[in-house]
Amino acid sequence: MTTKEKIMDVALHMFSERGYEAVSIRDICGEVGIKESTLYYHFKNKKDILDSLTAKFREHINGLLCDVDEILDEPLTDAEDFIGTKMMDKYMVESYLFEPFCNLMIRLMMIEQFHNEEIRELYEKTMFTDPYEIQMGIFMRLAKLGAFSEEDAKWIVRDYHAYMNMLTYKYLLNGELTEERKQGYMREVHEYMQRVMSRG
Amino acid sequence: MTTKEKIMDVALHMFSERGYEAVSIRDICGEVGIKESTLYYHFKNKKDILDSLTAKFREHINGLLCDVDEILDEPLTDAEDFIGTKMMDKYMVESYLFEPFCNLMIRLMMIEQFHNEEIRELYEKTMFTDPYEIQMGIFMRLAKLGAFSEEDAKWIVRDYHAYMNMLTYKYLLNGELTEERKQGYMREVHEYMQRVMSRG
DNA sequence: TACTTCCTCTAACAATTGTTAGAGAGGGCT
DNA sequence: AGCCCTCTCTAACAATTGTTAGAGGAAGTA
Repeated sequence: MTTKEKIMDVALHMFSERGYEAVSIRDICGEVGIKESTLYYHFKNKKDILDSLTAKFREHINGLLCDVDEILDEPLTDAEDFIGTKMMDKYMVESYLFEPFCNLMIRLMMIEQFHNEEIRELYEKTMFTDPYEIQMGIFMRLAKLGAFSEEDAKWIVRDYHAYMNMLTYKYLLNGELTEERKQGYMREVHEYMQRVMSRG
Repeated sequence: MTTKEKIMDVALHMFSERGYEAVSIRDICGEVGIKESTLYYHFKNKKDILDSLTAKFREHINGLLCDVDEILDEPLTDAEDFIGTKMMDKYMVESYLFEPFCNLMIRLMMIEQFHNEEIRELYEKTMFTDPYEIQMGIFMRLAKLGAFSEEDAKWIVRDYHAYMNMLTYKYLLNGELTEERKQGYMREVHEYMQRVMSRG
């Protein structure tokens, strides 16, 4: 890992735990093992570190969105398998909510959304707007398979989306990122999904 | 309004918008129109201001909880009127979420939950644990009136709770506290409630 | 009048913050 | 050898932070 990468790594860990303002340049440098002026060789600002992190996150997200779009374009198949395995588990959980870098970025955004307009927008997009749109796409597919009417689907998506937010808050917010928590999260998601499918 | 009250008022407005750390003693004093040393006559610390605010909030909340408990002990009556009017509108909305002081305190807690353990607990209690318990009480009453089974009620409460959290986030988080927003919030709550009642 | 209590002021304090100028060390190129 | 580029260091800077000592004025009481 280069010095620059090390700085970003340490900064992300600290920012996501204490918040951007509460972490000083000296905190970061102390942990990395460099002097402050060295940091300023790699980044022009304190804010530049944060910007580099959000830029990296944006790239990661864009990659994920492309993958998801491809999957949603695949021909229709058995409903439950489609939702349960491919979409939620692989992408939403493995590659996003519980993927180490994204996980820390989400925590960071949760904190900084109140202090930083740009981050508020990014958080809104990546945690609300985008997932909602994807979930809408999924449930419309399910409606086409005859699980429920398209009109019902719209309400079901809203309920589902609200419930996922609650779970995300519950499992992501505080505490370490353990395999246990991930399993607990996935179990609750599946449980909810089953209830939805038997409701329509 | 005494100087002490003025300090708390200004501090709450500033804290709830920018966060505790981002507001300096000088910011508060400048707005109130006093010198820093005067503030330290009324409060021993910067943190003492925050503590006084949370103490005041705790008292307010305790009063509300007593009122709600009394209502939940009243004999059963027509379901829809009970829920729609008395409980949600009067207490949850008028005396809590959209009551000026509580509204700012909630915003403050939303921000500070990440920087302050005590506030995290208070936020968890007043926005999740307590409301969930109250909502459970309400839906159990509705179940007794025959709207749905007690087993179904447990799931319905979870869905309802998740949905309310989403609405609260949507309507409380950013922007001013206008009558319009309040009406919008109440409309969505009623809309959801009607859906629930026609679902069981 | 003299004394006390309540409240506010002036003026500073030490600590921490983000940031910078400038020097030096090491490696590769001519 | 001499030169340049990349990276790191020492050592400071100005600004802002929370906080305090001590003086002064106004009001009420003796």
